[in-house]
Amino acid sequence: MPDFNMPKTYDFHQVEQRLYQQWNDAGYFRPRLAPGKQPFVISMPPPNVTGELHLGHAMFVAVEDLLIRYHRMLGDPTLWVPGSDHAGIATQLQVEKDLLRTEEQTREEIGREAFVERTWAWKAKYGGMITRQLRRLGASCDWERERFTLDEGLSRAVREAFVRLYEKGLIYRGTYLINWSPGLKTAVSDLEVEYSEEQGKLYYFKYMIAGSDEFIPVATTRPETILGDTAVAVHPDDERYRHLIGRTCLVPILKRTIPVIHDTYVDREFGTGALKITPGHDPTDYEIGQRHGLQIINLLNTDASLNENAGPYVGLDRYACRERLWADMQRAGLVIKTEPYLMQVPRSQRGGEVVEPMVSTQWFVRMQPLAEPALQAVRRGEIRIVPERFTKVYFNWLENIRDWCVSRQLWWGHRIPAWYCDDCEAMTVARAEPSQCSQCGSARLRQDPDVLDTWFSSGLWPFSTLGWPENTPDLRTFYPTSVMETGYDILFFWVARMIMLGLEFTGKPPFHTVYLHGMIRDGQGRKMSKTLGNVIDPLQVMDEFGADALRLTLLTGSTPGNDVNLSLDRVEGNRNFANKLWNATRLVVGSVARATASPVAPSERSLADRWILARTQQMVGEVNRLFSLHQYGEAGRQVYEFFWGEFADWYLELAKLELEQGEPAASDAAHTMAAVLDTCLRLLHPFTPFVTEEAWGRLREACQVSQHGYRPQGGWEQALIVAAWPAAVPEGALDQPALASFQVMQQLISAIRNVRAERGIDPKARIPAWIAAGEHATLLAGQRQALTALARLDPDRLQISSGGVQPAAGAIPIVAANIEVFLAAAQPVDQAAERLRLERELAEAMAQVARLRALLDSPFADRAPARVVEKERLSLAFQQEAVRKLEDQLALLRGQ
RNA sequence: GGGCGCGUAGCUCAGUCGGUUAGAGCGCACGGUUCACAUCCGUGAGGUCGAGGGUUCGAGCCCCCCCGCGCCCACCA
Repeated sequence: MPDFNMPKTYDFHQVEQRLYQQWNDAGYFRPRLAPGKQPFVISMPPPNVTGELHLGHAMFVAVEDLLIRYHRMLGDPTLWVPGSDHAGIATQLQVEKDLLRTEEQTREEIGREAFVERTWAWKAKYGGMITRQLRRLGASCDWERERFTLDEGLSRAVREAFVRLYEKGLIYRGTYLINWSPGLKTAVSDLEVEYSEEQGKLYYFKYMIAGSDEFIPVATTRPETILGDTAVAVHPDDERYRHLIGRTCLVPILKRTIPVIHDTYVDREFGTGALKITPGHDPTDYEIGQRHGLQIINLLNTDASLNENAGPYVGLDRYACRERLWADMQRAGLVIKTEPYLMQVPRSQRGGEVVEPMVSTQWFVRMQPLAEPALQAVRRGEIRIVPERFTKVYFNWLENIRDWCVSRQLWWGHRIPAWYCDDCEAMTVARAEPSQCSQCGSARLRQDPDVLDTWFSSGLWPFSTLGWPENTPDLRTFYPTSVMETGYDILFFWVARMIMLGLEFTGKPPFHTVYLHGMIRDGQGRKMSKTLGNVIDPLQVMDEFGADALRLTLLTGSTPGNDVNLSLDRVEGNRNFANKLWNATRLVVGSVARATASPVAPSERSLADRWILARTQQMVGEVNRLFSLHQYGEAGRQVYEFFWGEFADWYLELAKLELEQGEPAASDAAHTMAAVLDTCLRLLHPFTPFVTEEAWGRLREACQVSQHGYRPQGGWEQALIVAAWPAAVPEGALDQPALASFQVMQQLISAIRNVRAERGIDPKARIPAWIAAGEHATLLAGQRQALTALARLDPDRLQISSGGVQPAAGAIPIVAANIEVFLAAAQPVDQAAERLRLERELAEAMAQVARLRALLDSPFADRAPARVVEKERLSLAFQQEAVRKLEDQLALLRGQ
């Protein structure tokens, strides 16, 4: 048979890259505007510009590309905007590391300007890597609209947003307690702090009352902060300490005097019931300090060493200071005890080191005014979150939101557009660099050295990438976008902020649906980490199994919002599926090429043809329904199982018989095969774009070359990526008789195969059979060929009758689909074993009859919907018939 | 301290609107080599759906409680 240049094994290596190029060159990734059609738009979550592809990227590409390809096939003007994020901290860290390694210099040594230059160079070198890798996955995004958060347009958007917020009073600069990352030497936001439960100690010591031998016992987890204490607080009603309120006590070692105050915040039950107050280095102490007008002492330098306020401990690292101070206090007789204590240690999400609360002058975004509309948008249903349970999480966060510290003491990022006058110290906030001070007109201006949190620019992404603040055609056409698809881990970091900023600046929700996928774990459900060594590299997976296999695995192995344990076995299985698609296409293509007649109408075709066409329609309806419910994984599984389990395993086997028969049967079969394959390839394209496009191209070619080839409704499109998505047909239009008849065939054939395998009958042997088919006699008589081929029966010794049959002595009796079958075995069969089998089946059937009778006799018959009851009635009739048939056969067997 | 998710075959996971005999892939067992595919085909074994209670004619699915695992949020030193 000619192979039409289709190798026996699908070779994704020589297909994927070529097809991607073709799609891109043909301009399919650009939106095709269609008047009156609502555009479908996704803003890609921008990967870190210097990042490397990991499975999280693979996941979002799989899901987003699925949505994009689906909508493109629906004919919607479809746009997927790609881009990358400058990722301030991450990128700066990488470049710093590189600098240290190659030139043994720190960023401070080469200076800000040179460092930023170097980072741009780094971006130029490595920035393309991640986007190349996204292409390998098949991401069909519009690269002509690719954006980078630091490029000219987006920087302009950032400045515009900043100035507008500032002018509205929603951005302010002030000195407050923030989270300081000593390793990174920058402030970080609350979200960038993670708390890990760690074993620490609770230190108990004495706060001596000035001029007295009395003391207040106090407990702390961080003794070094004692040096910054500005009060000791007790509960106003606490009998133990009430008489001390208003007195002063002495800070250990430093001997500063501080007041004993009272505050109801203090928990009398915890520790000693007395609380040391360090407003400079603890969030609650800060608040208490504010209430009582306490002095704030900052103890730390930017690297978390102790500063001049620490007296004798100046210059020591925070932990060295902790030990030294405690030892000194011990010597001074101030120590009571220490005990083990499990505590929540704040650590930097990025660097991992312990974050110190510290008072510092920073920029903040006032969140409450922004949060309110963002809450409303979701409450009113203008934005829907999938899965819905995250709505609650979203509400909870926004309802308790605190101001967002947006300034970072980094060099890589959007410089804060604020300038300070050297002469009058006034601050000028402006969209472009001002030439003179807004207050005194001096030209001696210095720009604020800080940059903005990366998430500030990401928060503008859906509209900044489309041209905002300018009212560009893209912004008018494609904003608001449609779906925001991303991992649930950045719901607060990114999604919530996009909603807030989108509403603030455009007055519209930036998207109508938020679709959240889960995190990817290893085959055992563990987080992937370099130290565990269980990181699965998507590039390696694609090398081994192909991009389609990886995508299909991610899509069908997960449900929205739930984590996925990626197992390579599944990827391998899906690689095999791609190969199955390929080989089925080879068969179909060959068949189409040899067709020489025009096919008859579908309703005139063979039972198998009618059946598979009806099943295809059924499945198309199901897939469309599932898509509308966002159940993409289930939809993919349905097509998978249909294609392999029904189309390939049943239909194609039968179609081969029709092909052998010659015309016109062969052409009919070729036509049906092509139609079903075409539909499946369309449905699967969003899941496995490469193999489907390649196979579809072959199918299309074969059909077009043939005079009698199949032709889809509306004709062949240029490429599968832009082919029409199959529409559902109404349930009532289905060929129900074909579905029912074929089911009988399947049951019968399976039963015969089962007995043959169990009895060890030679799989190749064509054996005689006698079939008492009752009402199905006509059906089976018409399906002799199918029956004999799939059940391996001897066509010359197959007797089918509606009444009784006379099998040869020793034939094996079978009942399936209420049809009695007798198989002639080559060797004498074990009569006792057959009897046991029949008796077992009879017992089962009788049990079913009893169960169904009881059921139909119960309130069920009155209360359940008629449709459900009817189903059970039919089932009962069927089982009763089965009992009769089995009894007959047993009688026959015993009589022999 | 609050909130959420998960627990289904040996493993990894599906299970839609609650419908009465719970599915897939891998693995396992038995058998199969021309004619699309050994990345294949046929057959089979394997399940008290974490435990208990409730609602219902009917529960893997809804409600309550408990156990185990995981995650998120939160200012008890």
